Amino acid sequence: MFGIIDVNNCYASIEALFDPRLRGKPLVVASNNDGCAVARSAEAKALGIKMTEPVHEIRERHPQVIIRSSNYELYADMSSRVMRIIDELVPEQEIYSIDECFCSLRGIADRAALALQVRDRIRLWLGLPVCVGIGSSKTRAKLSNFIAKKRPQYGGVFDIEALSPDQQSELMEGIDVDEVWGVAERTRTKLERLGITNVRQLRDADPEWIRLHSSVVLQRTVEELRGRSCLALELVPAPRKQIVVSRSFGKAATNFQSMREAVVTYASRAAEKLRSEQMVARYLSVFIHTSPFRANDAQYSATRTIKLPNSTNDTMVIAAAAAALLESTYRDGYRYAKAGVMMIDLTPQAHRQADMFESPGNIARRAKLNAVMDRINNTYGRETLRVASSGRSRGWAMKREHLSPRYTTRWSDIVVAHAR
DNA sequence: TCTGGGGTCCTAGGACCC
DNA sequence: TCTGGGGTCCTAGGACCC
Repeated sequence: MFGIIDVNNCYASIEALFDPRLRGKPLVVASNNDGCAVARSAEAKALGIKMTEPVHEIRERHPQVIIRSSNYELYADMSSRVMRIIDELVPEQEIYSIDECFCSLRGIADRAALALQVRDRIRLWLGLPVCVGIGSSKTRAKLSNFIAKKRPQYGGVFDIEALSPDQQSELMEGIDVDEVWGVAERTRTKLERLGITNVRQLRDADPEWIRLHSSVVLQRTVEELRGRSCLALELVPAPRKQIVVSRSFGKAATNFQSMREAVVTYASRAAEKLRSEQMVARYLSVFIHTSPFRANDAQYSATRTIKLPNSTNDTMVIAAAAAALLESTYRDGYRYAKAGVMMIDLTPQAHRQADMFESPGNIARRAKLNAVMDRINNTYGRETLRVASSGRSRGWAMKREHLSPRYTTRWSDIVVAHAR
């Protein structure tokens, strides 16, 4: 038996938690670059504002909506507090994303009571609203969570297994198929052609037939909807397979110099991430592209990958390789919107294969240099020390014009309460 | 002016091996 | 006259999640 616990309108709820003026107002949290909506308060949802809707369109249509830039430092800190509270109450926990976790409810006599306890404690200790869904598979738990959110009369907790088979069928019949975990736009369209539009129809479809017309992934979803659990709780996070650092630019980049600054900056960040996870990478990819939304602009996109001479997490090596890759990728005369760096084929640093042509002394010195850089940047802030080719102009840097303070992670931003 | 970032898994087809 | 079969690995593209 599984539970899924998630924070309602997570980023919007956190923003409103620290700034009470936002409560009860339509609030949208924007993606990086203040580009599109990634979270909405209940009031913003009621206005019909959709996920990933462009911020400039929201402003035009609903001038009263309050916009906040996303503040991941704040959200990540609040997330870890939520996860800690849950961990103390449930037997086993799988952190699934920044705002949700699965847990095992096997052997719990009164599941609903435990779920309510989790909900109440997070509300009381942190001031954040959560919903809990319960089901015999992860997919059914997710469906319960959807009901818990949609129907406030259940008090934020719903357990589909507490219903009779007939009640379950009736409930599922009233839910669109694309509310199922793993079914999005494309699959919904495909299923529609097969005559499947609600959850009950998907559950009752023949899994083999589904595999023939779609994929084993959807077949598994059908099995899960039927209550045969195919996706286990993952208590140990699987080792990561790749690291990506990419950003859209605040304004279009139109020359090689800007692009190189951006790519070197992202490559440095990727190397830092590798080191923080004690991993090394064998392959490096660089990609750049223009904006597909600017129909009148000439379009260009390209990716280049190289195998590094040795698996590495050395900033200087990775930055230089990324800059070299960019040279073979870059074409003049385009308005570039985005660039990114991917580290691929990751292995633990401890297993790194030595190269007979490398000087051991040199390797040790470089490791020391990178470690010093990490220590300085951890103490004095990101990019205090960085490679020179990452540049100073930063015309491409992302926009965050409505950023809230880092209330819980910076001394200077801490909230002060005044007695009256 | 303005449309996110980071990740996973699956599938199909080609290259290559024995 | 007659030109294999089974396996792996890699890549690109698609779909999905939050």
